[in-house]
Amino acid sequence: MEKLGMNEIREKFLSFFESKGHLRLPSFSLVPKNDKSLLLINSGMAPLKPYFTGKETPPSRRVTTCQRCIRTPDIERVGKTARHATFFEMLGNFSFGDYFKQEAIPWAWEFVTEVLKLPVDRLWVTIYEEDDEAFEIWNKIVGLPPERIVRMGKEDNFWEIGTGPCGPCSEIYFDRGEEKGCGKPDCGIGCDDCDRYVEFWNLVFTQFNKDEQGNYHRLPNPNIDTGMGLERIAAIMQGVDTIFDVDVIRGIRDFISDLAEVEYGKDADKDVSIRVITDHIRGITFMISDGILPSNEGRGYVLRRLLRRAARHGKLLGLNDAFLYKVVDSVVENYGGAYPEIIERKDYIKRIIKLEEERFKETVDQGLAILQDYINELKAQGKTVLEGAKAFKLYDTYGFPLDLTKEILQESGITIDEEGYKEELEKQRIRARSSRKEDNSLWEQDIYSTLGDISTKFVGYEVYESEAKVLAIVKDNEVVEQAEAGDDVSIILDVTPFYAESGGQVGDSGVIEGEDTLIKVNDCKKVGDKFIHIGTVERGLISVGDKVVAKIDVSKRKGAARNHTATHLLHKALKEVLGDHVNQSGSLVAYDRLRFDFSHYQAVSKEELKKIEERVNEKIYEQLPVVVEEKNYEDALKEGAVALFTEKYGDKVRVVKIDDYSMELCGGTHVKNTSEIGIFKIVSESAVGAGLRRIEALTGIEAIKYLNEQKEILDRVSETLKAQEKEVVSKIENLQQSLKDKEREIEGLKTKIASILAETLIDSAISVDGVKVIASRVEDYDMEALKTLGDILKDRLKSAAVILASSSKDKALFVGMATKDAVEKGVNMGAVIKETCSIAEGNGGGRAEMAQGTGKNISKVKEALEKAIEIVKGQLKA
RNA sequence: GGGGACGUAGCUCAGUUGGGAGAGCACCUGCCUUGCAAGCAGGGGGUCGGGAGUUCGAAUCUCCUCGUCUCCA
Repeated sequence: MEKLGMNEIREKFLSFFESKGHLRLPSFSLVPKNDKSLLLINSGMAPLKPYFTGKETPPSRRVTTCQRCIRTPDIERVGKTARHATFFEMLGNFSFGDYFKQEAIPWAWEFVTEVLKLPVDRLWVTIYEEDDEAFEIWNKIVGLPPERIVRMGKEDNFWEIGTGPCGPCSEIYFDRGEEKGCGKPDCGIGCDDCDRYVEFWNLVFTQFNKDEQGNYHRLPNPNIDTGMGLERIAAIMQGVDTIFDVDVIRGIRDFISDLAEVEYGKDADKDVSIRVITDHIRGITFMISDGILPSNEGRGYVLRRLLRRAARHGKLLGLNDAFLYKVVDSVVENYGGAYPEIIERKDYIKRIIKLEEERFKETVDQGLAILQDYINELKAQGKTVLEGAKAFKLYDTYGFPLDLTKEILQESGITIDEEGYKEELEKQRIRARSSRKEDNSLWEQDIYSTLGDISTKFVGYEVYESEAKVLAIVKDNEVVEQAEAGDDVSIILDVTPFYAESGGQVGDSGVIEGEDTLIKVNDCKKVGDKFIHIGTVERGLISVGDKVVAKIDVSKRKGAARNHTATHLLHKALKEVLGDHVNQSGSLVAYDRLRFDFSHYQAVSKEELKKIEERVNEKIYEQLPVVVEEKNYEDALKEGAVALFTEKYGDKVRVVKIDDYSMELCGGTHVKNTSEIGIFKIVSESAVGAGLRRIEALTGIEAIKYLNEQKEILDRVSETLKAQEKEVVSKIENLQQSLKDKEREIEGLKTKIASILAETLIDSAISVDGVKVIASRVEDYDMEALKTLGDILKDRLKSAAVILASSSKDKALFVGMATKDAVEKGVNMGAVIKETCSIAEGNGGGRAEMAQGTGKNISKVKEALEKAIEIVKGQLKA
C-alpha cells in the first residue's frame, strides 16, 4: 500500500472514472441550486438530484465528481473523535440510467485494489440482506469469499428518505487491524465501540421508486450513486488514526498550533480545540467563497455558528484577538491547487471572517455584563449554583457559549445546574422539531416531472415569434388534454421565443395564438428543459397537439434587455468604484426596473453613487457593442469572464461581452449596443442584511418618467413656496427657523400670561392646615399649558394643592398637582382627580403629586371643582 | 420553519402594577484656563423603529409589521 497524498487520491479517483467513460465535473457550489429541501450541499449526489429525477438532462450519463460538503448534525463531536467533521469532500461516480451494479461493483473493487492497492485481506463489504444480486456480483465476479460479505438490515444498507427514488446499498470497509479494536468478542463490522472497521465507500443502487402508500416500484432505468469520503480513505492510505493527521489537513492543523504557540499532542483539551478550528476553518473558507455571508438565519447562520465555535476554541488556546482570518492562508495553500477559486477570493474571504470575529467579540462582551449581574445576585444570596434556565438563557438569547459561562463562574467558585440547562435545551429542540413540517422528502415532486421526456427548444435569442406545437397543458395542477376560455393554464410548447425566468431576468409575456384561439401569457418559467407558459385562455379552445404561433410582447422584452445590459454595466462600475470585493448576490431584471444586490460592508455614499451612475452612463454614450458568444465553461473562465457563485453552468455557456469593459456568463437577453439603454438612473440604495447592499435603478423611458416625476414635485414645491428652484432649500430653512422662533416666542408668552394669571389665582387660594388650595377654571388651555400653570403655582406658593380645569373642544380637562409637603400632609391628587373627573362624567387618575383626567360634561366643571376642594380639605384634616 | 431578546438624543444606555421623555459622552455659546477624558454656566438636539387597538391618558399593555442579535431545526 502506497502512502498517497490526499490531493493525489482525489486526482487518481477522478481520472480512473474518466477512463471508464465518465465526464469529470468540478465540485458544485455548497449552495444548492433550485432545491429548497436542502440548506447546504451535504453529499456528492445532492447537486445532481435533477439528473436523477429526470428534471434535467445530464451532460453525460456517466459523471464523476469530487464534491465539497458541509454537515452539521454532529457538530458537537467534531474534534473529539477521529472522523467527525463538518467539512469534507466526497468522491463519487454516478450513472443516470446507464450502467448498474454489474459495472459499479467491479469498478469500485478495481479502484480500491489496483489503483489504491489496498491489501485484499483487510477489505470487507456489506450488502442489503435481500440483495442477492449484489451478493452474486461480489462473490462470483469479484471473487470475494462469502464470509467477507456481510448482510445487513434496512437500517444500515437501504437508502431512502421519504418518498421517491431509493434502493439497497453496498459498503466497503477497511480493517485497521486487531490492535485498533475494542477486543470485545462480538467486535466486527458495524461495531460502535471502536475504530477497527472503517466504512469508506458506499455504493447506492437506486432501483426503486417509493410512492405515497409505501409501495416500491422497480425503476426502468436504475441509477448508481456512490460516495467515498476523501478524508477517510486518505487516513487509511496514510496509515494515520484520524482525519486530522492526513497530509493536507495536517498542514492546517500545524499552522494553527504554530499560531497559538501550542504544541499538538501534549494537552488533550487543547488538541480538541486545534482540531475543531482545523475542521471549521475549511468549511468557513469554502462557504464564504461560495457566496454565503454570516447571518442570523439559514445557511448564513450555519456559517456564523462554525465561525464562532472556531473563534471560541481559539480563545481556549490563548488566541484572544481575531486570528481565524489568518488561518485562511493555510487553507488556501493546502486546497488552492484543487480549488483555484479560493486563491482568487482569498482577500475577500479574510475580510469577511475578520469582521465576523470582531462582531463575535461584541456579543461576548454583552454576555459578560449579564453574567456579572447573575454572579453578583448569587453572591448576595450566598448561593453557589447558577440555575440551568439562566445559563440557557445566556446561551439561547445572547449566544454566550456554555463552557465560557462555566469557566468564568469557576473563578467565583460557582457551578452550573447542567441538568437544568440540558432540560431547557431539550425543550427547545422538541419545540422546533414538532413545529417542523413533515415534509422532509429528499426528492421534490412536481407535476411537470411526471410529463415524461418532452422538452422545449428556445429560439427567443433570435426571434420574437415562432410557430409551435402544444406538447402539454396543465390546469389546476393537473395534466389535461384541453382547456377553454376563462381557464388559467400552463402550456408547454415544443418551440418557443418566450424567455423563461432565469438569472434574475423575468419571464416574457405575450400571446399564444391558434385559429380562433388566443391565450394571454403573463409569465414563463423553466422546469428542467420544459418551458412553462403561464397564462389565461382568452378565446377559443386549446388542445394538446394544436399548431399555434407564440409571440412575445416585444416592448417588454426590449425593456428587460435594456435593464439586463445595464445590470452588467452596473456590476462592473460597482467593482471599479467600490472595489473588487463587490460581488453580485442577487438580481432582478424586470421590463420596467432593475434591482441589484451585492456584497459591501457599508452604505454607499452619495458621491460614490454619483460616480457609479456617471460611469454607467458614460458606457452608454460610448455606444459599446454587446456581443454574445457560446463557449465552453473552462475557456470562458480562462478569458476572465465573471461567473456567479450561485449559478450552475452547463458545459457550453453564453458569454456576454460589452466591448472590452465587461464580460459575464449570462443566459439572459441583451441589447445589441449600450446606446439602446438610453439613460441609467439610480433610484435607491439600501441595506438588505449584514454586509449586503441593494441598488434599484431605471433605464430608458422609465428613467425619464422618474426624472419627470421628480421635476414635477420640485415644480410644485417651488410654486407653493413662491421661490426659485435654486432657493427652495434656503427658503425652507428660513421657514423652519422662523417657525421655531415663533414657537419659542409663543411658549414664552404663554408662560408670561400664565404667571399673570397665576397672580390672580394665588389671590383666590384658601389656606388649609398651612397648605394653599386652589381649584379654578381657565379658558382654552391644553394639557401641557395646564401643567405649566400648575408648576408656576406650585413654585410660587411653595406649599400647595392645585386643581385646574379647562375645556378643549367638547371635553373638560383636569390637572391636579401638589407639592411634596402637601402630599406628606395627606393630599393625594390621584384620588382627587379620579373623583373630580367622575363628576364631570369622565375618568382620570395619576400619582399623589400629579394627576390628570378628562370629563365629557363641560357644564359640570364648576361643581367638580367645588367637590375637589372638599376632597382636599378632607385629606388634609384626616 | 419554531423559540427568546433588543429597537428611546449623534453615541452608550436609564426609564420601577400605564400618569409631566431622562443621564453620561459628543455638539453649540460664554467664562475660566492652557499637561493628558480639564473645569464652570447656559443651550440646541427625540415621529420613544413603524402601524393598529385597549384607556380619560401608552415609551410602558395587546395585536400586526420592519430591523438587529441569538438559540433550535
